[in-house]
Amino acid sequence: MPELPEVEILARHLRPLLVGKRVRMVTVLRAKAVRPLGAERFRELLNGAEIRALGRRAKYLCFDLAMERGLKPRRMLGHLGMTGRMYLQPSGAPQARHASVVIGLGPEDWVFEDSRQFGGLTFEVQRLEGLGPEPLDEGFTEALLRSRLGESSQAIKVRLMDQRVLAGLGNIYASEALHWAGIAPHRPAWGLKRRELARLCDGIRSVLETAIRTGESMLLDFAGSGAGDGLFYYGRGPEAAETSEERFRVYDRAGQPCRECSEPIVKSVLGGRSTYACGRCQR
DNA sequence: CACCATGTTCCTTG
DNA sequence: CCAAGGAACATGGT
Repeated sequence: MPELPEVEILARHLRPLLVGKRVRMVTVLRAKAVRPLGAERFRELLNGAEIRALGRRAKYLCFDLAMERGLKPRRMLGHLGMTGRMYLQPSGAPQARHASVVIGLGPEDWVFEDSRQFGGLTFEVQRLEGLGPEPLDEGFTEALLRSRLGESSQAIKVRLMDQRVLAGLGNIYASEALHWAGIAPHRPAWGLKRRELARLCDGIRSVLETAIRTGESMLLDFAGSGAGDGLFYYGRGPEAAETSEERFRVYDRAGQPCRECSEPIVKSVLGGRSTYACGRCQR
């Protein structure tokens, strides 16, 4: 469940459940999830911590931890990779097959589950250092976007997905924002006019905000115990029946009609990733 | 069996 | 130095 909106929704969901709780037990089931520290060392650093705050930076969850006995506060980062999930369950409940780390909080367990194991928990806070600006911050303007893109000749979509350029966009929302803005994904970044950059800026904000609102409006099942269905929100109830075809403007809609002009959406590959666009609306 | 998948990092090639 | 492409990472869905 990984791009900025999904991580943001997860952070908002977990915040009231975790803040104020203390870590009583740490069980690492897959050492890979806590690299490079290793299970033993990771447990030492986390055990006894009280969760003071939970935030998000790019696609990272940021846990601010207060330690016992006058030890310095620590910050732990969580990244979901492609398939990471995080949720609470009653302690002693049956373990998910791909549970990577289980953190006992007393009456509940805080579970990090990740079938593909591309994600992880880390204390390497330097990972945040090179990240680009947050697109939902006040200061994210056409001028900032222009300066971040620089004189690069890379395809704009590839550039938007570079976390050092801009934080939080992934393969889905990069395609979505470009369609919103009417810009073809393969255009070299340096060739974009100011008008186009201003539209792109609005498009990025708009698709991210819409996705966050969608997540907020759904009843979510963060454990995803139900049928995983290619959505990044695991919903329950009547609202949850939407497919990606309805949720997205272009992503995963190859051959389907563009919502603006009915031209079929075209799939291509950029930077090794599937890319979706309307050849008529996006120039 | 084949191919695809929300992410990131590393390596090679041009 | 830069850009592009591929592979790797592990597993599951279609």
